[in-house]
Amino acid sequence: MARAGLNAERLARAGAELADEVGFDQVTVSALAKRFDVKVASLYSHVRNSRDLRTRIALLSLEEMADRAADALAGRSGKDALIALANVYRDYAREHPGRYAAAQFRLDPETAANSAGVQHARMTRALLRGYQLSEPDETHAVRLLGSVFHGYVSLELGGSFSHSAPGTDETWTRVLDSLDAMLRSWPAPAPGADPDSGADDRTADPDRPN
Amino acid sequence: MARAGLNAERLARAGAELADEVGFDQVTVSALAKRFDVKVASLYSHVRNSRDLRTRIALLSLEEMADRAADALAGRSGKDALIALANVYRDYAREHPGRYAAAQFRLDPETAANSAGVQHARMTRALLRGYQLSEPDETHAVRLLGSVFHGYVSLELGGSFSHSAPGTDETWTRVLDSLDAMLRSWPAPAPGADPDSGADDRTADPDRPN
DNA sequence: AGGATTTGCCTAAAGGCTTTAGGTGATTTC
DNA sequence: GAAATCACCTAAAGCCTTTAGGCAAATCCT
Repeated sequence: MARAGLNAERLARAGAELADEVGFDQVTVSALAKRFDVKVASLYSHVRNSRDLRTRIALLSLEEMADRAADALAGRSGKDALIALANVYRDYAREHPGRYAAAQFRLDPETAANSAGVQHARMTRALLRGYQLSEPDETHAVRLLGSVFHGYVSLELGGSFSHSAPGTDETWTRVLDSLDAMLRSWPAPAPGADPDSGADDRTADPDRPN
Repeated sequence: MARAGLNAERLARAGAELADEVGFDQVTVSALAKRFDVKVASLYSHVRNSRDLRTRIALLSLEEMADRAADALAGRSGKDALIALANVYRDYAREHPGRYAAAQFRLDPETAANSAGVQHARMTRALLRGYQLSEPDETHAVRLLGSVFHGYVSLELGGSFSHSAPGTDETWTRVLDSLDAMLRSWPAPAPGADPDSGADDRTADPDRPN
């Protein structure tokens, strides 16, 4: 019997393709085995279990997105950088909906800490340096950007914005305009807010999650 | 044999509880049957299939959230209303993570059109009336708010913001401040943007999705 | 080269979830 | 109270996951 030449890497890659075709939650060890024309049990030599497979697909997707993000940010700053980064996520999700869904897969903390997920946070922080926020405002802004990017992309992908005018491209442009304006004139904390709430962040670890 | 008194309504309710306990994607016809101490096949008299069950849980959750939203908006306007509505989603997600996940379940278009989902869009639009945007800007803003609410809540729920200072409550407050400021000074379209892209919205149907 | 080891894929089997078909007794209806 | 309906059950088939154990191909050693 000729061997199929499987390994965890190839399985993850094929799993990612499968996810884009049938949806991440339809990615199954069985389906993947069929795709390689191999018996199901064979995959279990390369992948611990179904969750392990999904995790690898998630990590792969996070890395791909991080690579794209790094490319997009290179040589750009300010609003240009904001738009470029935002489009990385939106375009990735539209080109690879299954992978994008995979990237949302809840990893256990240790795996997450070693994933490309931390790069994403770092790059968002780098982008924000162009807006000259100081801590803890930069952290707030990282979270805001993450929320808008993820929220917009997943709602758009889920079809929540379809069948209604105006087109989503226009909204996207306007949303990014607004974000840029917001960041340029980042509001002071509302009067009455506790100025010392949260930890002192001036010596914060730049590698920490968003 | 005594009867358990099942019906679709009770199953959906119990399914929602189960979702909050074990996660929406662990909600299974089997698990639900165990919970009622009844054989699995019995549930199929009340619910068409697994997807039908999930759909009912999703609809239930959307309704519960819509009810809370309506209560929260009553008698409020402007920033107060914005904060109240935003907190409805965040609080609901924290109290009922499984239901919140259920509310994200992709419904088929017809079901979605008859769900409480349209109320959510309508309420957001109502809230925005306080900011005096005109179409198509109001639609852009509906989408922006949806994105931020959903994005923030799901990232926070997914743990993306944990293990890092400052606390998420503070970020949330600052994000809402920013949104309010943004809406009050909604920027004009960027120069060069096509002023006529998208349909003419001045006569748009107020019931349309976001 | 040729034997030993490792590696890659297979068969077999058990357990779980989904879904359909058909049965039986409890409940409702007239 | 008999008929019809309803609520739950048993049985069974299909698909997915996961583990155990086997055989042959590839690789490693002398």
